[in-house]
Amino acid sequence: MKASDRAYSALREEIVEWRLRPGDVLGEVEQAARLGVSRTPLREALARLVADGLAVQQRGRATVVSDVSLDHVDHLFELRRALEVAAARAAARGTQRARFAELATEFSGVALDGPDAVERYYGLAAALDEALDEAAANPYLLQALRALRVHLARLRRLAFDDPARLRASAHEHAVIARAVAAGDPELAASATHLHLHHSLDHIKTHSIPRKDTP
Amino acid sequence: MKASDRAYSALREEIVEWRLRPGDVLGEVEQAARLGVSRTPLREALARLVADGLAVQQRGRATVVSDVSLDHVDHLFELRRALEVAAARAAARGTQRARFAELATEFSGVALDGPDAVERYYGLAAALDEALDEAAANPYLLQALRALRVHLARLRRLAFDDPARLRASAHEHAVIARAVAAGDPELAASATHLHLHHSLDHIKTHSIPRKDTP
DNA sequence: ACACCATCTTTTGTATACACATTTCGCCGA
DNA sequence: TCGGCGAAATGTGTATACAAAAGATGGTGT
Repeated sequence: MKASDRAYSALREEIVEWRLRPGDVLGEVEQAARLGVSRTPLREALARLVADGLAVQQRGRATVVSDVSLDHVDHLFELRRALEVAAARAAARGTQRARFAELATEFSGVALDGPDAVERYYGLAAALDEALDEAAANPYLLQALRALRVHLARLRRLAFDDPARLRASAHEHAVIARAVAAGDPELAASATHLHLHHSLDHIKTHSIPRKDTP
Repeated sequence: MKASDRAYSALREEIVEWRLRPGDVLGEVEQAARLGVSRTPLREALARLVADGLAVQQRGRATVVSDVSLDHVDHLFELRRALEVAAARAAARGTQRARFAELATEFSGVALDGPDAVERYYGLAAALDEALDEAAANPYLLQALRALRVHLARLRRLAFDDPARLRASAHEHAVIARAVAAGDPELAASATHLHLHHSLDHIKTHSIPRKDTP
């Protein structure tokens, strides 16, 4: 693997996992030394992070990890609604019915009270996202969704998942999957809209209000 | 201005204006020499182009100008509908009513039969886009829109604008602006939806079918 | 004659050295 | 003591040199 790719992956993961926090400066020499690469591939990695919106380049100075907080959740979900509703609509027009019927069954049957319930849930949710991406078959939409998901992954750390919400969410996902399986675009769109509405509502009601950026 | 920025702007403009066509190879040494910069800033420019989707990196080999054609117009407009409808909705919830009333008047009154009618139209359309961006006030949505618009600008070369369509389009824009000015989100969304539907229909009906990539 | 392998060429990936801008710290003066 | 000015230091922007990998080419063996 290329050194620039390793640097990009490492930094990206650290930012998403909040090991690098908003406002942290990404000095070129410092990070290059820390990650064991030269400045040249590191600069390439930084440029990609800036393009992703995970970092911003301050005028003349260093690049810093971009700001993100619960204050951004409304804006993020506005975009998320637009993109995921469009994806659901497109997927429902597709021809992958069987796949979504299968996913609906999985979502209905999954047990969400074990020790690794959260991981199981997110695994299934990711599988549905992937299936929707594939069924929508729109590279431009996909690129926008990918860019969005990085920011959502960053926000996940600030949300609080209780078992009740996980169960409700799994049910909503099953409804979406069934609507897509039925080939009903508007039903799939509405189900996605509803899911995101509930998801946003839960985040804003149950999220951790403490300042996480000292 | 930085050398990497100059290289990026130059290449981007050449790609959008079809001086560099889909499939053209962007060799590092060749382009660096042509643009009068070193390979280092040029590589940064190429990375940004790849992030924009204007170029793709072939495995192990060179980076080439990305493919785009009328075959992509359905996918592009699917994303465009999602984003612009969301932007119109958000803008209508904003507080910039007066600005949009003004724009609506301009769209209604503009003369679209002079020699530079096309430029006047696109100037006004860009002004509306800008106003919508500002009123929507959503940086995440804005970033997605910017990424989309590059591809739309590339496609513009393949479309054919006749005066009749320009007049109809100006009228549709006026309707959108008035809906936003009235603070009616769903009306603004529907007006945008309708405009994009007509726009896509016109493109698919009147566009140049000849192969433009020899 | 065709296929396969070795080598040579071309192009990309990485490191380092140098130039320039910006910032910051210290000093002098008011 | 505070403000402004200057110089040193730190850090980014660019160029070039070197290394590695992928392709092309030509030769040889079957």
